[in-house]
Amino acid sequence: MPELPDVEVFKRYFDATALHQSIREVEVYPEQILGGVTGRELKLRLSGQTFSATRRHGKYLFASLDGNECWLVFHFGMTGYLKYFKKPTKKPLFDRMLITFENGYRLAYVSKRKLGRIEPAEQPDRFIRHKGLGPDALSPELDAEAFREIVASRDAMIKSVLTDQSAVAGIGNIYADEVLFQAGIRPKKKASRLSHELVDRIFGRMVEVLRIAVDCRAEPDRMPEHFLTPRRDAEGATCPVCGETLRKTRIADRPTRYCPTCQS
DNA sequence: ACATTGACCTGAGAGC
DNA sequence: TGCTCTCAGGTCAATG
Repeated sequence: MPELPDVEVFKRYFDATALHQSIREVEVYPEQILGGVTGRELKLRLSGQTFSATRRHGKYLFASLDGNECWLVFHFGMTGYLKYFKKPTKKPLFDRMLITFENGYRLAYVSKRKLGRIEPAEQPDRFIRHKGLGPDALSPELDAEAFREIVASRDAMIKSVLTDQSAVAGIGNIYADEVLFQAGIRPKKKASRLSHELVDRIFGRMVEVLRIAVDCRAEPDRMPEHFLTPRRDAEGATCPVCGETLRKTRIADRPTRYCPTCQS
């Protein structure tokens, strides 16, 4: 699930729930979802503290800890999300970390497949550099020109470039397909062979698709009629624009959907 | 530099 | 019902 729009929604959820609340208790199970700390250490670092601010870069969510020169970094893997609740009956399945606040509410980090990680970091910028992440796909510093340079320097298939976090951070399998569908370009097209004009079009659609997805709370059912995402998984799915049956293929071993007539 | 593959993980859903 | 197989929105490392 979690690509840039999903993580942006998680950030807003976190801001609306967990921010500025005193932390009473932290439980982690199993500890393999942690990076660079033990559950005991994390508990010591968080207890009595409050989260004071959040940041997002690509698919990563950062939460700063007040009074402690430290941030907590959340990555959600393929199946991660956050859930804030009070009643024990509302506790989600597959919660891996549970933070209990003084007000009695809890924030669960849920991850069915345990492919995500939670780890401490000194500074988001250093973490981003260390991970080798490219600019966030929605950051103002990524303009059309910067995007053009990134794409022109890549010899790979355009879909692979879009999903490469070191090129642009935040796009995963679903939104790469959506962006290329909206831009009318085949996912296997070589990035470096795209014209200036087409690269600009991809950039414009990328920003548009991601903004719309955030506005839709990253829920496919809320997305516009002309989006591919809500129908990509249906058997025999058709193009929302021309009605042609969508093609299925695999790129970098990820399921890929495109319309053979709208995407040339 | 790039594509490919397997590993990391485990549940859901399909097929038998 | 229960077993087995395949698939899934992510990342990383090794290989060709």
